[in-house]
Amino acid sequence: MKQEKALVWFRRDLRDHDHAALAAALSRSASVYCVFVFDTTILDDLPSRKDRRVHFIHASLLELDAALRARGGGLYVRHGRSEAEIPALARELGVSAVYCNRDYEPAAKQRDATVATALAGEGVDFHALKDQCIFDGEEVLTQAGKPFTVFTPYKNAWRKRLTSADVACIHSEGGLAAPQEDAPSSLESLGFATTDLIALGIHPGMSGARRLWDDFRAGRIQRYGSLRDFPAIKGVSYLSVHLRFGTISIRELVRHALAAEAESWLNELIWRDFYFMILDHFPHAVEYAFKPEYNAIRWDDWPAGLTAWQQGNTGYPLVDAAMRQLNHSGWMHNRLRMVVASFLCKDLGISWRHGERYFAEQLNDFDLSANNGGWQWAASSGCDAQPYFRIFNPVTQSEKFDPEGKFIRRYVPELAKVPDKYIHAPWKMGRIEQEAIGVIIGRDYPAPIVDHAAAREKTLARYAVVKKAL
DNA sequence: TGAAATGTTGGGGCG
DNA sequence: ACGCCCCAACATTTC
Repeated sequence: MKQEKALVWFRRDLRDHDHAALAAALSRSASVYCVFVFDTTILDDLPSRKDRRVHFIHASLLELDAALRARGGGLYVRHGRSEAEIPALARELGVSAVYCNRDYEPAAKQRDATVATALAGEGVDFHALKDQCIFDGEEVLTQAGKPFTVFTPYKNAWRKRLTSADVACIHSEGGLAAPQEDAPSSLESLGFATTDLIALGIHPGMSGARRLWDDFRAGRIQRYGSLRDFPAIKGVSYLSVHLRFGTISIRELVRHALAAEAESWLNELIWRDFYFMILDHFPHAVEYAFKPEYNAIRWDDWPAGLTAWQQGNTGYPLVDAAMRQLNHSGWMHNRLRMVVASFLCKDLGISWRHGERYFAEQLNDFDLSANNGGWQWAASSGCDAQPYFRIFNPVTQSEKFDPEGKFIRRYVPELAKVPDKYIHAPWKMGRIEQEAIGVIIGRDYPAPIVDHAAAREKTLARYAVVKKAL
């Protein structure tokens, strides 16, 4: 039975352990090849080939290749369109099956269907396995057999369905076949300096994931619930980019979250499953409001406002600090993602789609499902979104979650000397005080580009069209 | 996984 | 001593 050759196609699962596709291929095939494709249809969409994420992927691939070589195998790396490269390599190697882990994004589903059809034409089987989530779209449904659209009942059903088998490590061993070509080129040969990664605080690959995970698991996981909302504090796991590229297994994280009884952190992992499931069932959300009545909203076309938001020059310190953190590191604290998203939609009156696109360009951990879900949540147009009349006050959020202004001063150094009393709203300083500390609002730091109270009224009026449609 | 407006209560200052 | 007003402090409602 185990005589045939198989090919494992790695995509967003850059690890060699607890890997559904690799385990399935190894259990059914005598020899298993491995491949990763730098998809030119994705690469051509990026602002730059020196994109932080390409960098992360490359470094992670080197580590994956080394791990596979230690097991007698190795990684083929191809550049091109997956629809052409995968069938071509399958033919070249003479495999009888291709294995991969299932992806739920509309474009990825389309791509995989095309590959499967091409392979079928040559008598090659295509297997897509569940790996990147605990439960996929068809596994957690309402009594009526329909997908959930509200998180809490979804979470309850998810928890009820969960057994230890769902989070067990998927072991695999043996049978890897060495590629007939050289190892992937090093980072240096692509013009990347490895130190860039460290400077950004991003450690790629399975080892980078392991470092973060060990640190989080050793004690911070217990305090996540109480510290997670404070961006100045090391309160979260920082594992999002590793979950995005699969350099760590979701099963391992959920297993330990359960063991540690880390309820609020487990909830965040369930939110991830929830948004995968939503996008799988409701792909229209990629282009339109999840709730159709919200398509009636007329957003402002305000390029200067968008630019100020993107560059962190809105005059609202917490918003600006958050955007500068994103621009500088490719990561933003989750509380701040909500704050800046609310600010763009409900203070500047700019469409959530502009914010979604900017996050897609900047976030190392960018994932279509979670990003779209988060933005539609903030804009109130999503499934289980916040109500349209819920509008964050950027000053109040700042006082609550960065009470001493520590985070603000870290990313907006021109405000370093502003006293605590004014750090959340520096425009309230009198002229004398501004001169005394040498920080003139409008010269050294922008004056607020909108007045929150006025913007709030405008937003309530803007959203009135939704109320009428109901 | 809000915030602002409005309503209620009760202590204290004061005539 | 008493009523009146002010206004925190808290609760409720509204968006």
